Amino acid sequence: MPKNLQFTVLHRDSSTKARVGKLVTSHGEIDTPTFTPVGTQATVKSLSAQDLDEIGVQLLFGNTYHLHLRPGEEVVQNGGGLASFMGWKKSTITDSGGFQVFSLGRKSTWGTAKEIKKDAEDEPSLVKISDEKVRFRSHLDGSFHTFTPEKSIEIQHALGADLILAFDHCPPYPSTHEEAKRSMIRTHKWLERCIAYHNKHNTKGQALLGIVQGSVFEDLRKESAEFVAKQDIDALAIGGVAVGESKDLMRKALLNTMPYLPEDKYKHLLGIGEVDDIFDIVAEGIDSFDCVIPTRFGRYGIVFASPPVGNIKNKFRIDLNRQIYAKDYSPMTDNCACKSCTNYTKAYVHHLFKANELLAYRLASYHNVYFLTNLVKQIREAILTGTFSQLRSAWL
RNA sequence: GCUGAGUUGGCGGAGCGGUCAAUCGCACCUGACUGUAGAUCAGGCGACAUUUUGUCUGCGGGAGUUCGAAUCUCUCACUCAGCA
Repeated sequence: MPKNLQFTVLHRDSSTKARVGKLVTSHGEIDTPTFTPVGTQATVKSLSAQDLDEIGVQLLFGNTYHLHLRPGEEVVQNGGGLASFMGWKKSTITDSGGFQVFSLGRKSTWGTAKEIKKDAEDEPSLVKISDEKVRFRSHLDGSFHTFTPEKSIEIQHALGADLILAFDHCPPYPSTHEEAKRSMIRTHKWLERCIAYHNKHNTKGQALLGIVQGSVFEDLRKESAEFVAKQDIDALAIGGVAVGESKDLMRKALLNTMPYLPEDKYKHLLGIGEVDDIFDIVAEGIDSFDCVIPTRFGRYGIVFASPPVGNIKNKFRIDLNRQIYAKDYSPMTDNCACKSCTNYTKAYVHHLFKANELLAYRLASYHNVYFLTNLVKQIREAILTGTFSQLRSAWL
């Protein structure tokens, strides 16, 4: 029974579970499905809040872990809360810090899943997790800190985002069934504590989202979904995907989760943002999703483009660093209406990347965020006009 | 013209008798990246051969010394600096 936010499904696709809806927060309306760029440190890297507004972004994602360490939630709170602090007038959502427990706990946060697991075994995690709390060291200065579910919610209350996430334990991939089950049960217990604390101290009308875990295991996904579904929370989030497993396993995990969640509630999928994945998750009824990809790729010189471009493996993006773009005076993406594409050429942005000019990151990130925002807008329109499946097959 | 310094792979620049196909940057090519310790990371980068590996050609040109030279000697060419 939603209390702190209003979510209405306006239209459902006839052939998939895709749907168009409207989420209303105290900061305005959000058309769903929606893509929410990640602004970890109260900034979507290289872009201003005005850029994002201009692009049409309606929801921004911030991070409890980072903002707690720097500048501290008090600074953000005294600045009027996360949105106001960063000059953003629309809605915000904050991550709980739970994901960092997973991602900061090991030497390698990239590489193959096997390599990451090996590193984790070679060097015991600097993060110590117990059922009660998580003790970790700051990546900034090595100082010790402790998070509990209550602490995470307390910080998120101070940050003041419209939507906040329960403190969860995201197991690495691969994990054994036993490990995944343990982290799932821990996540469930933490959720109950988050709810208890939130209901007692929620003075700003923030909405709490519970998170489903369970790794890639069918029975655990179902169990977790059913557990989270019956909680007294405003909306739901699905976690533990896109952590190194194959796309196929990611899709299966989603398929093993969605049927057990209340149909009418708002559902956010954590950490997804590649073009093919977006079509797949929207088709399963996901209402919003966040991803660092547009801005990370933007800094690496990789820009999204409509097929046919790139190679078979990466047909939705090109690498502007490549020499072949040095004299290519066409826009990054044909027919893209974003400011980067209507004003600049590949050759120019290629040059900026080669020269390590700051504008490069900005132009590419702007385009990438626009590209996904616009893609999701097209998807919404297609769902409304009953052409979602056609749009999907046209892209994939 | 004299004196001195120098000429190394696309560029810069190490090496100064064997362990050198030659450190390292840059450039170039590949790959990775999905709730951001990421303007990042990993690999390749003389030619040929199927990889481990092997063969060949190589450190301005030529000639020597030596078991062995990018490294020493002579010579030629060119570049730079100072003096005329």
